Amino acid sequence: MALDEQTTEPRRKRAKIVSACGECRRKKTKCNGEQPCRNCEKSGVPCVYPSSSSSNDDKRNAPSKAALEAIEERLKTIEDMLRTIIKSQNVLAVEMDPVVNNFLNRDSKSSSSSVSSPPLPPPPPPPPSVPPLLTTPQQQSDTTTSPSLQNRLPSIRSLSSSYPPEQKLEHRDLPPLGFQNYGYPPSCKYQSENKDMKKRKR
Amino acid sequence: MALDEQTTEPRRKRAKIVSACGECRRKKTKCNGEQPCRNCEKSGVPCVYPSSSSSNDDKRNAPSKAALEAIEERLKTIEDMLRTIIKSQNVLAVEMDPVVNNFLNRDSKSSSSSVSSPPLPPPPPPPPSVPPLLTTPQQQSDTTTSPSLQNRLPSIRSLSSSYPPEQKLEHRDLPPLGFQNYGYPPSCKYQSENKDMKKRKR
DNA sequence: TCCGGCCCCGGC
DNA sequence: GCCGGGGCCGGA
Repeated sequence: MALDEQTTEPRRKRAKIVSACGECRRKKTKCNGEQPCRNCEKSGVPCVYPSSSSSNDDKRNAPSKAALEAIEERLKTIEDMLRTIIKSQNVLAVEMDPVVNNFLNRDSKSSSSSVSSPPLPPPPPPPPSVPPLLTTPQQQSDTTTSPSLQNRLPSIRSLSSSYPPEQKLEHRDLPPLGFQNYGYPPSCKYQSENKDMKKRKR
Repeated sequence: MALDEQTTEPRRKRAKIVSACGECRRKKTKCNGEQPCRNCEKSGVPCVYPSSSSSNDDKRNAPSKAALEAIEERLKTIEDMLRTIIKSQNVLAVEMDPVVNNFLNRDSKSSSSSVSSPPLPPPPPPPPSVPPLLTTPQQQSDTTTSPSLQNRLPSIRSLSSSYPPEQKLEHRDLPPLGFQNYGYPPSCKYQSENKDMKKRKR
């Protein structure tokens, strides 16, 4: 059943509520738009509406497509670089993780990251069997490891979160990659709580 | 100035349609919910409603979780590669940035990321630095851009869109050892900060 | 038409 | 209260 909408004449649009108050936005609760809005009133909080002062266009949350694509782009570039480096160095397969090994034989520039997913997603991708552009001299025992994640990155709606990403460190600060060794005893791990992934269908 | 809704009683809400038809969803237009809905009728298209059956979860936009996970997966692979490279080069620990060092002694396959924001926002908003390339997940929050009063979610807004992509390097032979210079484009700025820990440059 | 965003439902 | 995620406004 369709539901009603405008009770008034077509001239009257949506009446555009200026906006939900700060609290309601944060809590994503319905804001009735009055001064002390219903929620704030009950909660006994200030109830301040945005737009008045301060709050340089907040836009609070909006990474989306562009951001994701940018990230993906960077990832691909980095992956290419790494691939190149490793191969040019003839790192023995023995020394690397099968995951990495697998990575080397993978094509990097062939992901269609359409940010909007079509009604029907593609089937699971088979293991990569791309012709390596320059194989390593030795092919060690290769164990079936990574299921080869596809590159399809779904759009990102709110990529808001703390994330332990790679961060700062200018290229000039990269270790000289000389020829020595170092051993750092403790393994400093980090970690963040991962909340349960709940999936819901509306 | 709320919506033009409930002028009389709070009984009548905005009255959302049960579900917008496929076309309206795609175009994000208002769907009146009838069989050939208004839009489809005018456009002369089928107007099919997303039946509860069939139509694998639409999600049309983005399960950011999936996106993040995919990214994280790839980042981990990259980290593995980096670890492999650096170790095979036997770089002297002394010469390295502690961050990198830390990076090497970490277990690559055991990081968890939280898609939800942390309970407490970081304080210092330092200026943007240089293009990142190789760093270790620092566990702490770092993606901070706008202080914003009520905004607690950082989001990847910082790299929202405009920004020069890292140059695309093709499979070219690189110097056998060490990548002292990767010819990064002069620009590329964004990225966040670091709590300014012991960042050392040799 | 597209789509960034906004309001806000409703499960947890 | 939180927050995933849906409907859909309104500007381009």
